[in-house]
Amino acid sequence: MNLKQLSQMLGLSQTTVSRALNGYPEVNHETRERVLKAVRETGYRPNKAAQRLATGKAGSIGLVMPTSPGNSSDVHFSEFLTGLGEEALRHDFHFVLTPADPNDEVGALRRLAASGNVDALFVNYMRGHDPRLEMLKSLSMPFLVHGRSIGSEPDYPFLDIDNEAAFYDATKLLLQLGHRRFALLNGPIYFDFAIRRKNGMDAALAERGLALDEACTSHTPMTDEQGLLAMERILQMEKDKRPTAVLCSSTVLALGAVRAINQAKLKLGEDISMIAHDDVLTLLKPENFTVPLTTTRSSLRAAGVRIAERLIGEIKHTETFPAQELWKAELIVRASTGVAPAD
Amino acid sequence: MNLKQLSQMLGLSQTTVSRALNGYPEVNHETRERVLKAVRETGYRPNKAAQRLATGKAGSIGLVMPTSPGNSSDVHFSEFLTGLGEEALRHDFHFVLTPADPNDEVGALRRLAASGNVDALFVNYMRGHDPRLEMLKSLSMPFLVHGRSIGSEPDYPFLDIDNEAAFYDATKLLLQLGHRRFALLNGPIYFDFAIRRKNGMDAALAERGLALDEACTSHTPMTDEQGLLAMERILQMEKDKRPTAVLCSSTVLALGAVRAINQAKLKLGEDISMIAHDDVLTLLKPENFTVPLTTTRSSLRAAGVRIAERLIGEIKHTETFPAQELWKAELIVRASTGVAPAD
DNA sequence: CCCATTCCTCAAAGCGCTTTGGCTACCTCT
DNA sequence: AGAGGTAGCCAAAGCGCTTTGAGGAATGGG
Repeated sequence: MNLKQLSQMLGLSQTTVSRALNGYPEVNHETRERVLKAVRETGYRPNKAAQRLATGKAGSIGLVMPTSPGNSSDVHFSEFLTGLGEEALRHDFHFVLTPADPNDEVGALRRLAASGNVDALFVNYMRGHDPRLEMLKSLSMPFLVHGRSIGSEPDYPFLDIDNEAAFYDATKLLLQLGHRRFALLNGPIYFDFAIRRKNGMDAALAERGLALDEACTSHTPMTDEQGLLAMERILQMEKDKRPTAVLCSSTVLALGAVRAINQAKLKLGEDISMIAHDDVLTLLKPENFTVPLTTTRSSLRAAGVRIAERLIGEIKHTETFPAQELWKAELIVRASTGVAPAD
Repeated sequence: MNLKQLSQMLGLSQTTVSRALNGYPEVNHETRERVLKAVRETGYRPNKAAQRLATGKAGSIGLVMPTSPGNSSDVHFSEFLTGLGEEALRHDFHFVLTPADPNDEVGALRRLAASGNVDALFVNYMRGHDPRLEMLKSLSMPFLVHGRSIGSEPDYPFLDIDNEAAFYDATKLLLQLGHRRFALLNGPIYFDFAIRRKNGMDAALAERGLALDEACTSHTPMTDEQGLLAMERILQMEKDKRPTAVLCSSTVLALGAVRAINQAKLKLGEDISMIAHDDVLTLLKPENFTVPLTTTRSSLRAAGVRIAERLIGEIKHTETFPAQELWKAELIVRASTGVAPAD
């Protein structure tokens, strides 16, 4: 069933039917009703490809899914995706997911844009000096960045959380509790968020004349396995050199780290304090840890919702949003942080 | 830059350029080279919408992403998606993701199919008597099911693992180790895999004249939180009534369950044995548990790869595959299973 | 009563691609 | 030399929709 058949059935022209369907004002109310009724009865659905060809609008937003045989699926990514989906659902939008080798994200992005399959692009997993920014700016297509790219002019639309502030505040709290030796389990250092979190931590330490020991810093993919390994390594240090406070860039890393701490027969919140960044993963709630985790919290899913909202609004030209948003993370204190142990 | 411009530039007809691009034989080798060179230089990319309109092929496969404000993002889903993506990447395919309220998956599927945006459909999270099957069969579009639907005629193409056998074997092992009181932490009972796993377990128990106690069975979403709660509840039973062997439908459930066991000061693999089904989640490796977990293993990601392979092959009409595949899960014994404790 | 106005409807021109069905050379064979 | 092939190219007809520009039928004003 296509427009032509439908309009013949109704004894109307394609124009009128099309207008009736798309809410144009110059259609008689009665006629419109008749059309809508026929649509319901026949189950007619406009062909999207034709619609897109005619309008240039695709009704979908494109994103690149970083994937390759060696690459891990990421809980953080899917949490975020859920948020995007939630909002897209309300507007009858969908996503076009292009899987791409992480080494060819620029190319994947370009292909996606050129394919005519999408109206807007979205990127995340930003890196310092991210080459995708130039490419996006050169494209005449709306886009939105989740995160930022340190080292690049911040003249692009983004949504990010204030990573510096989050880790600055967390470090400050631990300093106030008397901690002087710190460790950081961070994500890969080429990611912007990892850089900023470290910066925030460094800044707070520097205020007290302290600095992060290289041996107590790890930059790894954010899996529990890496958390376990990194923490085990750190715990092998002599007791009086060993950090008493640990910051984790993800509750997933914390999961492994806590296991290492348990295995070393240390008590979380007493012998060693920990603050992790909580993306509010459905899978992993910091309050469910045996010793509930103190966290800096900011929902990835909420970010997804907001990003979809902005992108869709832009495509439909219905709303204008602030180009750049910086969300504050909340510092939520639970039992994993305590006063520094006496030496 | 479109076909018309490109062909004018080359002094050729659109037909010839199109044919040159799509590998038709009736184009002079020299001419084809000339065209390809021009394409490289101009960066021409055919408009997908037009291509689709003309051919009816979209170069993408559709899937419904179950999502709603209350619904959790699922690690299992994203692990699977990674596999799909991995394979799709090799064929320059992409996915169209339609987020859908779980209560309206049939509708979402229909819309997706009718949208003309996809060449093939894929569904998972199968339920008993799944209503989507009828809908899929009525559509004249290739589709593939991950899982099966108990209660429906198995006359549709699927890829599934042998859930009955997996849990039958696991139960059998525990019986051989002397266990007589069992618990099951399962996924929601409306899911086909959950039904089958329970059936497999029931069958093994029945052979010994045993039956699963209702009080020791839980059907919940597969999160660590639910695992924790369910296990806590079970551990409150009197010691001589309490199960000594637990089967979990996911390592994620096991994660919570193990925490409950630890909190109860019980020793995994001694006081209580556990076997979990392992989807080979990157996040959660059973060998990394403090007490490594005995598992029935089958990679979700591998399933994703295979499904993409079949679907794409079908769209391209290049290969034919067996319509139905049933994979065996491996039973891998680690430290979480031990001889039943003396009463 | 005629012209302007408003309301509704329509025919037709794209959108950028693929594909059908020719058409022209140029060979090859008998 | 003429019939029959074949290689290489092209014009034009769609694919199903939106949108432009125009026209017919009511309505109202002078």
